[in-house]
Amino acid sequence: MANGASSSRATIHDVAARAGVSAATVSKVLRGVTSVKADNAQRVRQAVADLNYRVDPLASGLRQERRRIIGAVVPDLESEFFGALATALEQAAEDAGYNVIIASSRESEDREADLVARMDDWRVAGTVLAPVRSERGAGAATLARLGMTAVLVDRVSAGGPFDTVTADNFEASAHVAEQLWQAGHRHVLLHGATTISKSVRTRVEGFAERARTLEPAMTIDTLLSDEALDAQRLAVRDYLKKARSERTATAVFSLSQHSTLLVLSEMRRLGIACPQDMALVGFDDAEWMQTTWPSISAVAQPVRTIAGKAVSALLSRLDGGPDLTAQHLEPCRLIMRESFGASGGQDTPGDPLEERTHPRA
Amino acid sequence: MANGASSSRATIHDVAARAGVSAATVSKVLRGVTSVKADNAQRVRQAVADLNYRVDPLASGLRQERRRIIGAVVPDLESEFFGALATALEQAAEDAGYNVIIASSRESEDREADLVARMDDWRVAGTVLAPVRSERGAGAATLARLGMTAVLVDRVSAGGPFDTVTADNFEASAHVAEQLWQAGHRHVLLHGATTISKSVRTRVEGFAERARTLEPAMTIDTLLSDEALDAQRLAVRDYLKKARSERTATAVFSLSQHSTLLVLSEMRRLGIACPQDMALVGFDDAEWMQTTWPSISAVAQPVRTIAGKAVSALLSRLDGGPDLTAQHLEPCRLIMRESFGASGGQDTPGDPLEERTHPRA
DNA sequence: CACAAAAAGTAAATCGATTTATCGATAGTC
DNA sequence: GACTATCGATAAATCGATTTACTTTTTGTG
Repeated sequence: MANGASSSRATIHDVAARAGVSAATVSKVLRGVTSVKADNAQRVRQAVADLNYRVDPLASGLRQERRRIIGAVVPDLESEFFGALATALEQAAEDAGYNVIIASSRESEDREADLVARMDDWRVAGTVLAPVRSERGAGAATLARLGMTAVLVDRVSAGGPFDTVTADNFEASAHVAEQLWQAGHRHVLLHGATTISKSVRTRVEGFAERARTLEPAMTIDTLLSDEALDAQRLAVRDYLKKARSERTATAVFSLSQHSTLLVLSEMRRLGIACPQDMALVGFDDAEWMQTTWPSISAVAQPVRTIAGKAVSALLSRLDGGPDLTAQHLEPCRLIMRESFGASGGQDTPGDPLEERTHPRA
Repeated sequence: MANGASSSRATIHDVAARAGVSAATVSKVLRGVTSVKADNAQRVRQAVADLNYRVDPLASGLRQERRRIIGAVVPDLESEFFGALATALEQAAEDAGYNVIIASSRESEDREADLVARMDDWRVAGTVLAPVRSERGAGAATLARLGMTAVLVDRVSAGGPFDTVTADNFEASAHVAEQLWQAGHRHVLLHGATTISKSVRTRVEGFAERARTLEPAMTIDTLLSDEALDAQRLAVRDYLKKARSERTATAVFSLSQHSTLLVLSEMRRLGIACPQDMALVGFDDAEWMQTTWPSISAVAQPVRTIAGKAVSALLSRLDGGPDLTAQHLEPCRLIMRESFGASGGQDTPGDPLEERTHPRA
């Protein structure tokens, strides 16, 4: 009980000594190799328990060919989407017996490339990269240059040398176009708070392409910019003002959560009634969107599925799976809420908000 | 240029050979030890550049007394607050030359204890723990049992064996009480969506204690529960209905972001006008709260400051700083918005987003 | 110039595991 | 009983750095 060396941690040799075997045997038992006699294995397990021994992952990894670590690089950790993605990745990887190192590139491509290189320093078995820009960004280039095993998620499209997993931005946006059209909208603003993200660009394309097939035609304005927030606010405000006075656009499709937030607050500031004067649909759902007035219609991405497929793609690649890159497109779900107008709003049951006059009208 | 061993990474010996010195000298140069002749140091740096050499953190850490790793354990990564906290911790630690391992306990105390033990396996230099419950939870117990160096943040109060850094929940809540009283509210509901969090309990106390000093007196109802969401919704709904018909409570102080979300949506469902029928103040600010109708008044916590102090407390402790534990209480800021009623709302109209930390160049 | 002291450099030990090469014991075959 | 597989166990090499202990070189002083 009172073991002398209580100050520092037990090593594999301490366990070996206590069990009366060699360190190599202990290692075998710990990793489940069968060629150990039953009673020896038992004594080893007992010693492990007695000494409260746990493997040092650094020492273990140093010698091992493939370290049981998976690196995850995401553009930020403050948004619901990537937070959930990181959580789901962690869970999936741990279920497979891997440790996860999470890092945030903070929307910087330089930092992204740096982090990828750092993952390589750790000699991770594989990396899941959610790039700032796309499959052609700095992080992906570094992955390729260093010959790393990786899966790209979220802001990517098919075609690169890596497996990819992403929501089907194109189809989801096309669906939004259709729905808006059916609700009678013939002039729509597409707003994005960044031009750099591949996802945003794909969303524009998906919407535009489907719109082109509709008859009577739909007019699309796009407002994409990488300017500072204040400048973007002004641009949106100007657009909305003009749209109201000239009776042009009747709906906005905001292409990211940030964009939704921005458009919504500008609509409020101008006293534009939603959805009466202007409908709103956002890409990327968030919990709070149920509680705003009006509640916001949004495209929900299957985060857990994306994370799960990313990890399993990575693992099968690590297990020497087929060498052809696979591209996964996961379907999204359009959640209809009040901001959609028309048939929207069935998501908020029994709610008597109609009697309310609109704020700051 | 065409070095034979281009397939696998360069080691410190490769660098040494190329620079014509020993590995020990290379190590010295890399870690900035001065006792190296200028031209030798130069040749080493050249070789490092030529071979694209980068230190293997595993090998490096194995031998070092204190590994340059800091562990961070947070209750979840999906909320804005902890996402921002994790980001800020990462940044602060990296500035000090430490790697960070982030892990989410997913609001489970068992997992928290497990993660703490895993951090110890990694022999991290120190750990920042944002506990699920409090400074007396399973994670803190494990930290103590393993004799780890750690700082506790967020859901803690003073008194344990660890340094702590937390928002001044007590004072901030007391301030809310005062403000509500001054706005004429004499009957307030305190709602919390969990009872386990130390922060929530402190917020109740702070509010209640200050309320006791006010004249004429304020009536406080508290609705705290760990039940499932649906049950909580029902409870809130019942309370609000009754409050409306019996004209009792005129304001709600929601004690966490989840709670704010829940109360807000129930108020909407019942068609309760906010702030006319019922004012609302929430603890913990979020970006979306500016865009709701009404926009939500909330207590904003100084996340970056908390993270910064946590890391520097940890580092000074690692550098053998004073052995008496320090308790940091960081002041919060009450952001007045429309939901407060009375003098509230001056925050919203012509007001650009607050100094939020979104790296968008 | 000789000698001590300081500076610079290196071989080898070390960290804690895994993996390899080898050895001894047991079992199986004729 | 002799010889060969097979099985189980282990000593030693290994991973890639840091650190120690020691040697060599340089510098400073009278």
